Amino acid sequence: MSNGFDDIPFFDEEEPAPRKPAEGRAPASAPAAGGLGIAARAMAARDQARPAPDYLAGLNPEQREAVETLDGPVLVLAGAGTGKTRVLTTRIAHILATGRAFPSQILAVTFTNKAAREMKERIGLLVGGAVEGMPWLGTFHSIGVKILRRHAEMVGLRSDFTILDTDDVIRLIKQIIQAEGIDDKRWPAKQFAQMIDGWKNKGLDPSQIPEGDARAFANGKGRELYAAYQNRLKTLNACDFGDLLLHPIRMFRANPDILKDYNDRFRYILVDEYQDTNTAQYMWLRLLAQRSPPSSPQRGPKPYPEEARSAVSKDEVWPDRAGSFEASLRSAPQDEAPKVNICCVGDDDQSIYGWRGAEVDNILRFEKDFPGAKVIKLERNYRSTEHILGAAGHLIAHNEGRLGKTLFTDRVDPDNEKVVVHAAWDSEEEARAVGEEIERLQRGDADDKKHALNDMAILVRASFQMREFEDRFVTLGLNYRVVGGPRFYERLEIRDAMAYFRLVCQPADDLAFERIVNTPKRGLGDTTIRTLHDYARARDVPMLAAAVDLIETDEVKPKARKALFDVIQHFRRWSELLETTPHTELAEQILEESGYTDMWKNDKSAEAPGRLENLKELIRSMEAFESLRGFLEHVSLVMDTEQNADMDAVSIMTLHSAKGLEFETVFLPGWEEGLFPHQRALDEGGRSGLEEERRLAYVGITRAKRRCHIWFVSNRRIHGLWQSTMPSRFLDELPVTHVEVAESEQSYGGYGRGGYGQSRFDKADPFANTYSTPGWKRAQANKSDATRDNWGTRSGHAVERIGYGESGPKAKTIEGELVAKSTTTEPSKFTVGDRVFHIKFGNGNIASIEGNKLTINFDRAGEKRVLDGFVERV
DNA sequence: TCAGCTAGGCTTTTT
DNA sequence: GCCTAGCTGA
Repeated sequence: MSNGFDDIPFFDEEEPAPRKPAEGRAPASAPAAGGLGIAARAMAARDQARPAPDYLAGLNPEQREAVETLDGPVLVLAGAGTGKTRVLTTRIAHILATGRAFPSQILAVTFTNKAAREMKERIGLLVGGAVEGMPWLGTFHSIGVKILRRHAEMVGLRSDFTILDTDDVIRLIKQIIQAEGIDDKRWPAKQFAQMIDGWKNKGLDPSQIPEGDARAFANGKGRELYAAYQNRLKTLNACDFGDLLLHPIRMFRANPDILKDYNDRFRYILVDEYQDTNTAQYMWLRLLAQRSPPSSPQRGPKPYPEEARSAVSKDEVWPDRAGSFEASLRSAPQDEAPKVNICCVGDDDQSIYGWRGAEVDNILRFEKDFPGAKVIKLERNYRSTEHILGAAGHLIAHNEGRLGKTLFTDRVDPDNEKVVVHAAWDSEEEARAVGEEIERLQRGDADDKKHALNDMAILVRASFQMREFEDRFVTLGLNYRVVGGPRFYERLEIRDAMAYFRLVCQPADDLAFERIVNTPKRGLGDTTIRTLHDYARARDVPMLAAAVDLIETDEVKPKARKALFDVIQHFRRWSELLETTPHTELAEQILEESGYTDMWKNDKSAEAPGRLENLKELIRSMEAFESLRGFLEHVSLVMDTEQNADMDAVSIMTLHSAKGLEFETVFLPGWEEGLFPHQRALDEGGRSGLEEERRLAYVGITRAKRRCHIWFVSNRRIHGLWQSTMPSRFLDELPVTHVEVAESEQSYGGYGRGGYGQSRFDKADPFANTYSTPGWKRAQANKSDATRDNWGTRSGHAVERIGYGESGPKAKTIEGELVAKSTTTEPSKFTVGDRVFHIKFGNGNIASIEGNKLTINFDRAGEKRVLDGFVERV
């Protein structure tokens, strides 16, 4: 496995930075012989002045340029499926192979842990063990923590600070709101948490937030509350996610010498998904990308002027755009001008996180920010067929604010299928039809090829859409996997257990203390907690410390005092064991001795065994870590868990979580006005909201390699009410040449009209074969009297309602049909409590019955809803 | 202290 | 329509 890279000396954290290795020479001695790794051969090849190292072979000219342009800023605009990750990883390999930097001198940032993991793996394939020497490859947040742990004291924290997740943050804010005597009903903590998040995404301290924002919450108390929150975090020795970026930014600004260390260290910076960066991330990157000329150290980055810090707009908050950074570039003599070797990769057409603070502007403005930047477009697509690219390209061309790329492929696909648009009566039929299509592909009826379920995905706009598919697949016995969704670490029992661990490691963690002090029940009710809380707040000490004090007094009742005493004793002992006992053992011990596992063992509810199982899983997953602390850090930053990829299953996920993935066949249900584009995106985002929705549609289509099926329904139940819906305007934006409408090869007139009015999909005609039912026609009639303005939002009544809760002849008949479709009115042949067998889930007991739908607690599979036809009594 | 009820919310989501 | 948080009465 020796390939030359394994020998690269790592840049040790504690050692001074090594000099830049001599130009063109690898930092390691080239392997004498037998180095069969790609990189080793590449280096050998280079030494013999052969044209190009192997790892560069197979790149197209643009990709190759993106890999080889190592000096100066580079922006790679990489369209969907154009080999973006390949460019990033090969570029890193190239930097290492040419000896430009040590692995530890490369900063490579991604957004998600998944992306970081993938990058690491792929670099590993190219370069072998050297990837292990890349401590600065990770997410913005994980690198942020790493920096912050080293310099925590500079921002008033200790290096063992806790990272709070969203849930903790909300509880904390709630306490603060209540402490200020503000009505937490009228001013929900959740909302304020989102506001703070928004400010932090923009890089704003309490002093910097716009006056309007500050006034908007709690009768003008927004600013005070934000400041109070930050204070509280400091006392708790804690950080929220935003702080992981903001604290380093603050610290760098206040300490140019520390910043300079990092500037000198990072010879190459690579950023993935640049279109998703928010302002704070942008500031962070710009700071790290600064270069001070080595010859004149006094010209290094200057501390930020005070007035700039209180400014609000990005330009002002970011003084070095016009200040030291660019000035230093310009002022240095040309030949010794320090180049910023930053390479950002992204796709403006795939920017779909504007709603959480991402600034597409960052990518659109790259050339201005980094003068002399080289912009490379990757437009050759290796993923999809011509029809899919054609459809996606035509759709996205409706957006105005874009840099403009057109994807192409020159591969000829023998079964080049058009994108297919299907109509269904309602969401249930949609799920049924998608299920049928999946089974058809699986069996091989469609093209004599049996398709794996792993190659298929259903991508929805909103997660409530998933349910219908799950229900359907359960009854079909079709394997599926929900990607995203509720996560392991968010489960109640896991959070409780984690709270115990956190408190052992960090006794100042009041949120953890409050969470578990009375779990399991110890008779420490509200009164005791309040006393503790007041005492702690008054003296500014952690609650655990307050408890230690208070058990000496008679402020708490004898019973509670005893209970508290026991809790304190436990934690004292566990803390002592922290250094001596293996962490998995200790963790188990904590859960046992605290009575937490017993609590679930004694719990007779259906989910208790599952929870115990999860706790075991938690302990098992700790084995991979060195210490309890290491594990806690991992959990707070890496909230995802690996799904078992062994099973052949259809993936169901949101369009957002599908970004970066690809599937042979993609199903895109729910293309209806109001759902997709989502009404709220239109209401709150206006034109840019619509464009973001369109990019989302573009992301969806471009996930498909060969087959893309789009669906829309005429009736959908939203918030429990049946609503008649109109086909999405995006359907009209698909080009006729690349799209066909299911069940109807012949014309569907009305295409090519200007403006936005009646959709070509409004006509019953194209679906005459299947949809000539009275119900379908009535739905068409219903739709036609809704009018829309230019935005497609309806004027007058927001949505026409049919069915439940409404009266009128139209509604009634339609309701009748829907009811007839979904459930039989005949009484079920089963009764609650019956023991039944299901071919896929095995044995279970019927928990409840609604019409022909049974809710069954399966012994193995847990609770599922199935149709009665699929089970039999045992 | 807990079951049981009611009111409110309900797009996307990483870290 | 359905889930969850929070309140209330036993």
